[in-house]
Amino acid sequence: MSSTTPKRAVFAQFAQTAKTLGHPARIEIIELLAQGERSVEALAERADLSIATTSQHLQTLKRAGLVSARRDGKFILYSVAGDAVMTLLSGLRVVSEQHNAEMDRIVRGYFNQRDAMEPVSRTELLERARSGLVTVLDVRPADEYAAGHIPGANNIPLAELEQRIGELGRTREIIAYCRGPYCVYAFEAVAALRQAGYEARRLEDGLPQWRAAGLEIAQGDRP
Amino acid sequence: MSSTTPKRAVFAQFAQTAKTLGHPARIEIIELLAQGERSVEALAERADLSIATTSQHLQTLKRAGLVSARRDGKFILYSVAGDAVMTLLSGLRVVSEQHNAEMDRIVRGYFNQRDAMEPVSRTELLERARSGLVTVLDVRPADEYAAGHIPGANNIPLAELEQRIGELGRTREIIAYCRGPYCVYAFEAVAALRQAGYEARRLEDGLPQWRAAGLEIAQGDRP
DNA sequence: CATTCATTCAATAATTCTGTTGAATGTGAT
DNA sequence: ATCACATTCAACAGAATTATTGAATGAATG
Repeated sequence: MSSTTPKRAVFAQFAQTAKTLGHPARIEIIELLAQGERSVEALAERADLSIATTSQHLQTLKRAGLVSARRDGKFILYSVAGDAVMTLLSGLRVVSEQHNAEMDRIVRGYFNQRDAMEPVSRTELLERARSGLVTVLDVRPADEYAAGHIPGANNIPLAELEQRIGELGRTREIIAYCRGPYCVYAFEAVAALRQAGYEARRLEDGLPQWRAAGLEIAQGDRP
Repeated sequence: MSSTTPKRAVFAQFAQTAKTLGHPARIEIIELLAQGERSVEALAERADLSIATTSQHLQTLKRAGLVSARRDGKFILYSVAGDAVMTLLSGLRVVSEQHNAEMDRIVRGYFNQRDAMEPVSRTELLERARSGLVTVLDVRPADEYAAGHIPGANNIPLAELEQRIGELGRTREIIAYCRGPYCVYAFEAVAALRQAGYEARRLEDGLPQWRAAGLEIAQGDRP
């Protein structure tokens, strides 16, 4: 009764899936795809990778069934293969957070303002936004903002924040958000805003979680 | 505003955690540890690895914060670092199942009796066991059985099943269980029992899930 | 039908991972 | 102290992964 062959095969499959997530670039690609489908070129630019490298990572991800692809004219648009993939990524995040002392060191070491880390929950944001107490700031690139954003949110991509910081009023607290809990744009925006003397925190989640919670989404390039 | 350094660092951490799960032996080790703490030697034997190799995998797992260790006399006992790790593993399983066509091929190809795959849920097992309609069979090694099992379950380790198959009555359906949904002992037991003319299915989950659901656990080497 | 362009493939060198071997560490027992 | 033993460490060869380069597909456009 050789139990070893199929047992090993099953474990090998799990390991293969895990291995596929075992490269920073592939994690970043999935995080980007969580926003919506993207072409190879678009992904390469955003993740700062060469086209060929990006394509190869996408092949790897596709082989493991983590992303799917469809052709649209000249482009091949990739997207996340299903919610289970995001759940898996979230599991990775939780474990990395909980167990990896290194993680704390990195995150805290970079933004050494302790309370800049205190996130605002979705419900808190909703309450305070309704009461007009806060300014909601979407720091993602303009096209992602246009594709869907939190109603009422202003958009200043992180890259432009330094120049355009004057557009923001100083009276209300600013709550920045991005793609997800570990999309660092929000972290960096909060750091920059605080440095400039603003009161700022980040939203605990990002737009994908907002969408997943069934909350309203606005579209277009204006709040 | 060099956003790349800390962003990359965070992704690198996630990737590191994923990479740690990217080896079949380490997955198997975690699956074994899900049963309870084990010494290096015990793990090496069960996973059919050399002591040194096992130790190194354990170091890797510990470095990533997936397992923890404590000394007990001469032995060092390892255990899973927390529930989040099992959640992550479960996420891996779901994704591998859903997206990996390979997985189906392996599992179905090996046990080509289609309905042998139909699992019994925990609630169904409870109902039918209370009514005395089924025999519950724990096919894990005797020591794991002694450490904790479903109340009323008989224990015949898979290795002894062929010789001891006569101990089982033919009148009632047999429901076999093991460590978890992908612990293959249960699969193999069902296959063997059916081949011998028994009516048999497997429990959907294993003992860790039973325990996690807060259900009663019996101890000792008797039902 | 030829051209353009997004994507993929193939081949390479650099790096990283794995398993084995044998020695080293540290604990409990004699 | 010395011994036995569980575990870890160190060093090595073999295997796998990665980014880069340049060529090859394959669909759309004129």
